[in-house]
Amino acid sequence: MQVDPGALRVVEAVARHGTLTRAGAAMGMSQPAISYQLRRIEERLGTALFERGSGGCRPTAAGEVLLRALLPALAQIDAALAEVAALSRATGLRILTDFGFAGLWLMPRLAGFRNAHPEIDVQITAAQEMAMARPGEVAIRFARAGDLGAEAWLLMPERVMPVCTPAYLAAHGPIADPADLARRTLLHLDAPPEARWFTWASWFATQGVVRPRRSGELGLNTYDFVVQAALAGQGVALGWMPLIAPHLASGALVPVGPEIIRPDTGYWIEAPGAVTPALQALSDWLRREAS
Amino acid sequence: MQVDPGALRVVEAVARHGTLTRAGAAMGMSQPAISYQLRRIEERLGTALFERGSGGCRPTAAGEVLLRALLPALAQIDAALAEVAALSRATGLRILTDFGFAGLWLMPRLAGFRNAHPEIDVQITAAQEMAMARPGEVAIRFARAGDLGAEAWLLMPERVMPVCTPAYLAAHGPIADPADLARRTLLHLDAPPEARWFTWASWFATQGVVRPRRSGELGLNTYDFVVQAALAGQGVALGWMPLIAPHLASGALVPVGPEIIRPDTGYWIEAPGAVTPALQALSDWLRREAS
DNA sequence: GAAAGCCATAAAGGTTCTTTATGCAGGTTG
DNA sequence: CAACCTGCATAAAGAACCTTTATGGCTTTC
Repeated sequence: MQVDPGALRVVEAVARHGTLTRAGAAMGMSQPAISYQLRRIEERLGTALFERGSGGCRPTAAGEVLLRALLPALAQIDAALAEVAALSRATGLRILTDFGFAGLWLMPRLAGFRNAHPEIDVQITAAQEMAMARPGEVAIRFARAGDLGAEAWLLMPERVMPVCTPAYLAAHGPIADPADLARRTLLHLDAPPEARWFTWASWFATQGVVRPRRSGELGLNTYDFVVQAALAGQGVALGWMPLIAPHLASGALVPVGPEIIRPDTGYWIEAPGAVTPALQALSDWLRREAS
Repeated sequence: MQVDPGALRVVEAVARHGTLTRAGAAMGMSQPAISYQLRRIEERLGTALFERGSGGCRPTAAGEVLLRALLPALAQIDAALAEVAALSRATGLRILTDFGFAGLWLMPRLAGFRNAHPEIDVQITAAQEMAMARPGEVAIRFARAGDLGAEAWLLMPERVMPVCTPAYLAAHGPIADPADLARRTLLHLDAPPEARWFTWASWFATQGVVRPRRSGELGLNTYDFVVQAALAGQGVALGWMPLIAPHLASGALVPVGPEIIRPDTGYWIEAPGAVTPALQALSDWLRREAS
């Protein structure tokens, strides 16, 4: 049967500290736990590694043989683990997000983060469907509370309003109310069934209006394509804040209906693994930029 | 949080075999178990060690750093474990037993074992109360079935009969029956309450006779002292077979009552840990000597 | 003789780790 | 282009491991 080198840390600690009690204290374990682990190792090896008594423990001949190899080997492993951990801290982050968020919100702002943190390498991986993030990665995904792990946190809640260009209004007349809006040409963001964001249908439902998608209306599967179509005056789009905030600020797009806010749905952040300084810095920056 | 060097065997196996599936096969584990272990290590380190895909796994930069230290360190540990295991096989045995068994049965025979197995170092540790045997040790203790672990086995059942010297009989007359025996001077083996062997009281109980210990009767806490007192003609002793077999054979002691046999009580052998060649040889020899 | 320190073991409960089942992705073959 | 194969990922269930507290015994020291 294999001996687990992990449990051999117990052997090293007992040799170093001289008693099971002190070895346990050093390892954050109780004395019986150390005794149990040591007995298990000795059973697997078929020989005793320590002689025990009231004065503590002394290695047997077999114990000496093992310790001679174990001490340098564990030191080497620990040095490598420390180097990997340091590498992980210094190594940049990969941000996984959707195209819309990447193009409309993140990329325009990233220069600010990179200026503030030149030592952190950032990679952005935009995809239509994101894999689960792994250590060293941050996923920024549109989700609803409960969809993600307990450690995910909400970056920005969903705030959405219908928008179009002033030129569209000049050409087609102003939009008086949601019923009037329902008669206009809408631009659709195509999405897989599990997508959590508003659709036109669900947005109108909040206004008490039933408005299914008409044939011939433009559908696009990437949000910044939807925004480009709206900027080209091809119809009315749903505008997500703060993604379209710059276009509202410049007057290129204007709101033509009320803003709906859902506090439990929106862009959530998920970052498994240890909180590294790089991750902490990015998280702090994202919170400031989102508020 | 510490990374368990035991789990790092998974890292080494994945690097060596190139896929989680093959690493699992090599380690006798399923592929999801390997996947789970690897993910746990990566979470603790805060970085990915492998890039995975349908073509298998390739170490990341961090993975390379770790593997560079890990491979020699694990090789060193495994070599030491092999050496310890070899040592354990070659190393002798320590036999723990009581004084009576050691002096009357084991020591007189041990020359035979040592002649047959000169390469096995044997130590005998006789004590009144034995500690639990640990790996590399054999306990030969007087017990009843159920007192010990499931792997203990019965070396010799308890066989006991009253004995005295012929000179004692010449001086005090022959002993006709148990009732007559109850009137004679008895030699007692003092024992702690948990001792499993017969006492005079329990021996007489099997004969339907109530015979408590009289004041002034000799009590000794070591069995070969009891035998010595019997040989000196100081009274009648309980004789345990085969401990007193030589004295019966020589005529120095003669039976003066029936032999009682208890098949589930007697000298049991207990040897925790792996069965080494030395242990196997001793067990075989003990079985032969006892039959 | 009492107290302190040490080790050993049992019992209880929590955590880890294994399995099977299953799904998805990518590559290969027909 | 479809089917199949290989590989990885995850969930759920159950087994195994490992921790704790409680406790007892032994040795040493004061």
